[in-house]
Amino acid sequence: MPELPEVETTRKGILPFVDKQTVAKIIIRQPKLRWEVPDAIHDMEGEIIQSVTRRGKYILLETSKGTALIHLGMSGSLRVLDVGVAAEKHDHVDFEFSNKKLIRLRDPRRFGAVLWATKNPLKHKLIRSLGPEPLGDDFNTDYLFLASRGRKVSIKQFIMNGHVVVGVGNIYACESLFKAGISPKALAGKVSKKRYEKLVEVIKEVLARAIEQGGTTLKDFVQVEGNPGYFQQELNVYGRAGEACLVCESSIKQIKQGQRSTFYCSKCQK
DNA sequence: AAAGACACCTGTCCGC
DNA sequence: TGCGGACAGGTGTCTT
Repeated sequence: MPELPEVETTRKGILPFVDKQTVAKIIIRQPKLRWEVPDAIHDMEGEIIQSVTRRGKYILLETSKGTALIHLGMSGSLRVLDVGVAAEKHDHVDFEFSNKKLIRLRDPRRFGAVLWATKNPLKHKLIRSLGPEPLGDDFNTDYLFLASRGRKVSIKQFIMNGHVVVGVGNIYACESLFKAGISPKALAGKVSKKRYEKLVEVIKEVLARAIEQGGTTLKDFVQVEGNPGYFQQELNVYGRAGEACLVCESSIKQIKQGQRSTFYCSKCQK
């Protein structure tokens, strides 16, 4: 579900309701997410949220006692609601605030996570080895080209690897490769520097545009106040197997790479 | 270090 | 209508 644009949309959505607010209470209905929600998360209660940031697909809620790390997995979402609104199925964790708002994590598949870091969260095991932010300056042609040398995986799997660059999931990997005119099957180690230059450019464009559009709603992604994203209207290949390429009209193909579906145009992408 | 398979879990959709 | 199987926006872990 959420890739970087959806997570960033979520972060921006909760920000005005929780930043500088005091955590009143944390309710854990289902602790068994991808990892068990640690009891120590209750140390947040009574603390003020000092910042609401994002690293990769993790949302970080910082307090003076520690930082909550929230990951939405494949099916997770955060909603802003008023304290007292009844929880429904799959509503696993609530963060209640003294302003009577709450942030509710819903995650049917439970691949998401709520963790607690008492030290520098950027040094947390799951975060410290992540690749650069795709919209930052250290994600650039030189970096990506150098990182790709000697790599035998496909370019698509390469850019989806969070240790190479964070935030590029299945949708935006497919869309970026289409816009760059690169076959998803090309081997990462064989792609020219010139083509990496184009790829870096389009990844930044595609992600920035998707954030502007509030993310992609395929089925159940919603922004924190329940509205869908709109980027799905701009998808060129993802989910369009058998349909006509919007550029050349040949049929969009679907294959499996690393057990994930890949959509591409074999005429536009070489 | 790198690559590939597998794991986690629930809901939905499609074909019979 | 029911049932089995495939599939879904992610990513850590284990094995080669």
